[in-house]
Amino acid sequence: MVSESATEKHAARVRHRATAPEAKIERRAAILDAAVGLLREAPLGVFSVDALARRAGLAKGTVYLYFGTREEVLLSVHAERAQNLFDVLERALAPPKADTARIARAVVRHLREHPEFLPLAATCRSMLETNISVETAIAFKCAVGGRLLQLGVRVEQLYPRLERGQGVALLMASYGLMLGLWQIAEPPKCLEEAMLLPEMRVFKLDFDTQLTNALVNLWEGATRRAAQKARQK
Amino acid sequence: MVSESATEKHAARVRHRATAPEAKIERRAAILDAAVGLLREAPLGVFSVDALARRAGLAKGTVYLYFGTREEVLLSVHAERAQNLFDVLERALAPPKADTARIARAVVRHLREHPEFLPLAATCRSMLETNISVETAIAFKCAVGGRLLQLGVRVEQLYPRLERGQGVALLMASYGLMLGLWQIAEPPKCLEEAMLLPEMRVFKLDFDTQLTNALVNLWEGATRRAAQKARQK
DNA sequence: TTGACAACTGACCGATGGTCATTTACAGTG
DNA sequence: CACTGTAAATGACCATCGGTCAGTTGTCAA
Repeated sequence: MVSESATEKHAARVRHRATAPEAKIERRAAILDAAVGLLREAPLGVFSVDALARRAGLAKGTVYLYFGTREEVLLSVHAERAQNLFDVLERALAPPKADTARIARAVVRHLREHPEFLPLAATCRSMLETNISVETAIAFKCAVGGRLLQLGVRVEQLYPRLERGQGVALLMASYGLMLGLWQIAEPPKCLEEAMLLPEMRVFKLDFDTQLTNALVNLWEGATRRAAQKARQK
Repeated sequence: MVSESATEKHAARVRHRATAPEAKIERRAAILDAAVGLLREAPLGVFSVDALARRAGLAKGTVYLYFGTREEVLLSVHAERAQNLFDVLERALAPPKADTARIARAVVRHLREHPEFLPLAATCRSMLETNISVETAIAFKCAVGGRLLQLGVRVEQLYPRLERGQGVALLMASYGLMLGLWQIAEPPKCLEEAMLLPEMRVFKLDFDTQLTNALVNLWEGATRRAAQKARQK
């Protein structure tokens, strides 16, 4: 039901057409898989629809039977990964004990296992305003927003000193922190050897520990300030 | 020594050539000005070199006499704005009293006055790895890095409980927070009316107060944890 | 076996980043 | 002021890439 025997860099032409609905779903998934593969071995800037199609063993036009635009492919990958991350967060927020460092570590581990996520997340906003139908963009934002709300409640249960609404705010700030810190701290591939220069030593830091620390600081500060305000009342 | 009388949307053709070195510097600055103008009225995705050239009253080819690539223009604008932001931060860090909320407000005010900065900052990393010479990229990173180091020391002076190196770390995390939070919290123009939908209410928050809060939380958490660690020793 | 449907294809189009042979403003010289 | 060499400025041109669509062909039901 699927192509086979990749020749060197990309899969051979597909032999079978996706006629049944489930086969179409599979094909769509195969394109997304190819996209992930491509994203992992080259920067987003060189992600071309033609390369994607060839890697999936299809012609360029076929990709457009399953996705509206190049950006919709990327947004789909991103949406899936974002949901994965929320799953991880949900599990980490489950135990009755509030251990911020443990939560942060779970997130960091997940990011490491899915290196394609952060580059996509970083360009998500500009993707949403370029070449994505407004409906698709809204659907994406709603999905993320719903999940955030739900997790925000969990956070407030786990950290009872927080006021109503601060859970979501904290999650959004954390997401932002993760996104932004990566952009500064993780050097692009082309600059890797330049990182040996003495002037670049400021940026020679471990993203993982840096993020873990910052997250713990942020959450610590938030609960602390909430407690203070509660005491004043 | 300069063009004049813009016709409707863009400046008229230049009449005088930039022969003297200072005139060349002026012309380069004029191109950057045009770039800022363009960035303020349309999203980055539609920023074309041709539009930039026309707005500056030049032909496309002329832009390439002053900049190597489209991305170098954008990086130049970004670098200038980043230095501006560091200037603001330096002034805010000057007074002897450590008032985190005041510092955060100064940053937020600056961001509001220079709306072109955050979109550029958000795509900075992908610009550095696409279409920018490695030398230019290194020069940019070194400039930012040097300034960060210097300001990090200031932070540590102002918050004496911080350990050596934590000042820079805090600044980088703050920069990341600002960048990342904006990407989630500030909806693209094309989604503005969609923000009225009830499902989108999670994202209906004021970026300014959100960022101010998160920054204060982060800094509060960092100093608090540093103090704790010092006490344990 | 065959005919109709639709999945798939790839040549083609328009837009855009970037190049370079040509044009021409202008400073310097007499 | 006339003339000329230099180099700033130009815009036609090229290559690349996202996206389209008329035509091809695998698939399946009759």
